[in-house]
Amino acid sequence: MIKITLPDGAIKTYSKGIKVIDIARDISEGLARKVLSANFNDKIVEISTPISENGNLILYTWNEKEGKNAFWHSSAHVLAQSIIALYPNAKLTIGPPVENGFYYDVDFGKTSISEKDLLVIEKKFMSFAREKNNFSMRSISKKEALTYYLKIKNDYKVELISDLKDGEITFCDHSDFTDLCKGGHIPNTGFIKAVKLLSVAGAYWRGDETKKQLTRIYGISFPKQKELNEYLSLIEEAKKRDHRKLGKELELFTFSEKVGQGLPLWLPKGTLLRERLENFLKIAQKKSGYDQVISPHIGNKKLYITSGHYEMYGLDSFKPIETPSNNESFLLKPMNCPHHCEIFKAKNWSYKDLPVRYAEFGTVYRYEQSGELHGLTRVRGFTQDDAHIFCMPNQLNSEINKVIDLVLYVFSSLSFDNFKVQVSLREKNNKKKYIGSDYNWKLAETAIIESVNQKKLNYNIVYGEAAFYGPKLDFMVKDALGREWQLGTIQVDYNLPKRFNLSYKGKDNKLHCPIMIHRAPFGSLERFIAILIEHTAGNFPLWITPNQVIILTVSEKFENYAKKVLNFLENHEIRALIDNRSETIGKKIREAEINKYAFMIIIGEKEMKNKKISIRKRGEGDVGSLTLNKFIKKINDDISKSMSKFEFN
RNA sequence: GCCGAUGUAGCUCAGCUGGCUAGAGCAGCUGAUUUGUAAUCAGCAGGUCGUGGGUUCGAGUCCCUCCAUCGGCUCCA
Repeated sequence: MIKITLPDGAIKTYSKGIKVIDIARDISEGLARKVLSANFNDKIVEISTPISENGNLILYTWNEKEGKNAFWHSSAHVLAQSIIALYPNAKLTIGPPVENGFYYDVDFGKTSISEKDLLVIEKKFMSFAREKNNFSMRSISKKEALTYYLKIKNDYKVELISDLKDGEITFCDHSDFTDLCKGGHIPNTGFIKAVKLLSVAGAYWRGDETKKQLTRIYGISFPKQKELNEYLSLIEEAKKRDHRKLGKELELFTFSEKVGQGLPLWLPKGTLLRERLENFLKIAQKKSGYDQVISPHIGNKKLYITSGHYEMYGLDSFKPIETPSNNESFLLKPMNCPHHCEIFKAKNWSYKDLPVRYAEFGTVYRYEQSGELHGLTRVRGFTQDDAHIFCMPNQLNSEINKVIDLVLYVFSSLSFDNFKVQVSLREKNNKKKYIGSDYNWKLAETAIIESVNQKKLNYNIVYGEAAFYGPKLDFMVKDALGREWQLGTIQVDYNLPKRFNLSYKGKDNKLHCPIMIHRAPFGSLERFIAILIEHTAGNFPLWITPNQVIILTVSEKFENYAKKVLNFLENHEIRALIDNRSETIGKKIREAEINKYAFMIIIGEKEMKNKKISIRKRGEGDVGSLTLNKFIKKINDDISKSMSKFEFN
């Protein structure tokens, strides 16, 4: 007999060799029907796996991430089966589950797969799924596994197997299809009731640009057709919040082929929104002891040679600007830090002066690969809400903590509640991509991790994401379609101050090199606003929206009263305008709703007589009439409610 | 940069297998209307069909080049 501990702490006794599915059935018939995958003693096991020792068992259904993973992992097998059935010469590589669905990377040789082909594959997929074939795992020796794939000439699998240990290799069979696989399947293919192959994309073998590009087929599958339909309509809804679409509709920004790709043009309303964000941060930064500085948009090439940026990125940047004489080279400013270093150098510093905090809304230009450009989230010219803090070692911890507070303040002010904190460190085995000593890197990493722990932030560590001069603390936020973007960033840097020979006079009357913190709560105004648009669907918080109030006249006769109302609002610093066109009130309301004005004030005969205004709130309709004074009070209340809930000092 | 898709008026789109002067709605302009909580009516104007080549008696439609955009990959100071 064996003892099985369930997640609720219950311990059950079973005969040795009992299958996971039978344990599930023992708990309840309903669970047995729903269970997709399981975890036994921290290892993913199949439903059909016999259990022969004591241990902890967790059962997963579609409701758990692990259940979905098993479902989608199994779907990838069926996709592979379908591909081989239709393209016998295709070579399979890998096919994992992802956050929303699964993919399979395939070498189709000279055949090119386009989206039209997906429908055919999809049909094949469903016909295989309906066969309800069981997934079954079997162990295989390394030699046999290699022989199998050498015979069908699949170098990719051979490469994968070569890296595996003999004795730990397993194959998974279902129907007449076999794949190298470490397990974690649903019981049979019949659980898959609906599939949608979403897209084809190129993907490099093992994520390496220098290796062969494979064809990646993305798909998603569900246990019910209805859930697929719901998923697809969710995607459609999310597309309505796309900042590129809303940016155009709400007249916030635009792009021009003539100006150049990745170079956003800010329209008046977008500029208003952006300026309010800038002012908001300027005020917070002033409170926190930052000084604003300004630096030019180009800098001498020597500056970037000193900083190390030239060596790291010089070849992938916009080409240098040459002077007509003197043969001088200038680069478009790709970041502000070297300039701020030189500003720091402009005078001598005592330890009593530190920390020094220089802030700048600095516009920078980076040559991003054309395929990487994406609306406002990835552009070639953008403005960072940058600042550099020069401090002493004993100030580092409190300075990082203060910056974390500032980032949290900014995020909470705009209701960015759902963010991930990422500690971005060096790639473990490719240190050539970075400058500076291991010792300093260690100090910088420790400082960041100490602070996130003090601030009790949940974080995960990602290797290979550090800047070349130091580790980062990044704040990641998702867009409408679930793609993750880095917004806020805090970076600890022991290297640039050295390269720039920065110093301050210490208590000991000796010169010391300061530590530098790079930080940007928004990251860039462009990306931040893009995400803000997607989160709010263009219904910006009242304190920041360009469209607070629109005054709609029932007919042109009421223009004078409307002007008085406008004047009153403007005197109370409410952003408003009048729509006095000879259109019906219905049409004016419709347009105001589409343009996402927070409040509509309707003015006609009644209002003029009663010295009141009728209020309509976006998305809520008519909310009754008020005197002007009461309206001002209400809107000001709403504005302060829309501002931060986070205490900041 | 790479793989795949897309590109028709300011916007959203129609234009079948190549065949008369390329259509619609919205927006714009002009006029009428003076309106009560999500589209008043009429008229007008607006397009070298992304660009440059090619095939053809004939190209928005087929082929190639380039450009831009979209979904991914790689990259991201």
